Amino acid sequence: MTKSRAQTTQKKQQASSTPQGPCPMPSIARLIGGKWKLIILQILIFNGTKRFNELRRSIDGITQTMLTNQLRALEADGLIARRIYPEVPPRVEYSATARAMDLQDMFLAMHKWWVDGEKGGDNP
Amino acid sequence: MTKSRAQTTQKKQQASSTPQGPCPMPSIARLIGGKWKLIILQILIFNGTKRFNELRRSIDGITQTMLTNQLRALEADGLIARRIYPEVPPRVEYSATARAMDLQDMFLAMHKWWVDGEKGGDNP
DNA sequence: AACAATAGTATCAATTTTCGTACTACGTAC
DNA sequence: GTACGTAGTACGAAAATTGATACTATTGTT
Repeated sequence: MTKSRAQTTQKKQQASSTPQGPCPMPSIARLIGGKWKLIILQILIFNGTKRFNELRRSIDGITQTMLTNQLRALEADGLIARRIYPEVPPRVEYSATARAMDLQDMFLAMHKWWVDGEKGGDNP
Repeated sequence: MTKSRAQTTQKKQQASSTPQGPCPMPSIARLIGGKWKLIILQILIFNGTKRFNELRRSIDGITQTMLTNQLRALEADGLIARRIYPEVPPRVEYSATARAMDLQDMFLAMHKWWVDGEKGGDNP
């Protein structure tokens, strides 16, 4: 099924509640879950704006279909901005939005956790 | 397919490399990806040890099949400890391991990010 | 005897995610 | 004329994830 651009991928939230309101983990799982979203976001957040094939070459194993799908979903969720230059051949640039840039702490925490695990030999 | 207990779910890592070594994002995606793992881990990390049906009742929409599957996978990855008491009816307790407890910063960063998004009206 | 709780297992089905491959139009290089 | 790069589209297939449902043995309660 082809979704129109900018249509949210998120369904009505059914997360259990906490005193601070609905628990965000199911929503966050939908936003950054899947095989490729974390690495795409990490690249755009920490390495800046990239074009389609730069991303494709940076990510081992991803297909162009999947890259397109994931970029569209991330754009729909407001985490990526897509900028088209009216040129030939086509030039399209992808950037992390401000909202995505605010995920830096999460990525740093993940990375630190992994590195600590490497040192302790605890990583799966 | 039924996996034996404690057998890792992780396939050979194919992540692209960084100057600091292989990029951990694909591995982290496999560890905490999927629909239910984040919320299971969050509950066990922040609310302490739970039994099976306590978890089941805490999480809206999860089926017993999925809860069992996800607990097994998390245990296999060393993020959850499962303790069986030889009682009738059965008493099984699930806890976050030390390794999982080290994910608190990641969860706090995620939660803060979401709460900031709620305030700014930016959440999908 | 019936019901409930416990923590699942087993099996099949449904849904979602990911992949594979052929194709597109244009400009440039050879 | 052919090949390449660009950033995809289209469509069907495969794989993975998630769900639905019936069932299990034991104890305790009514």
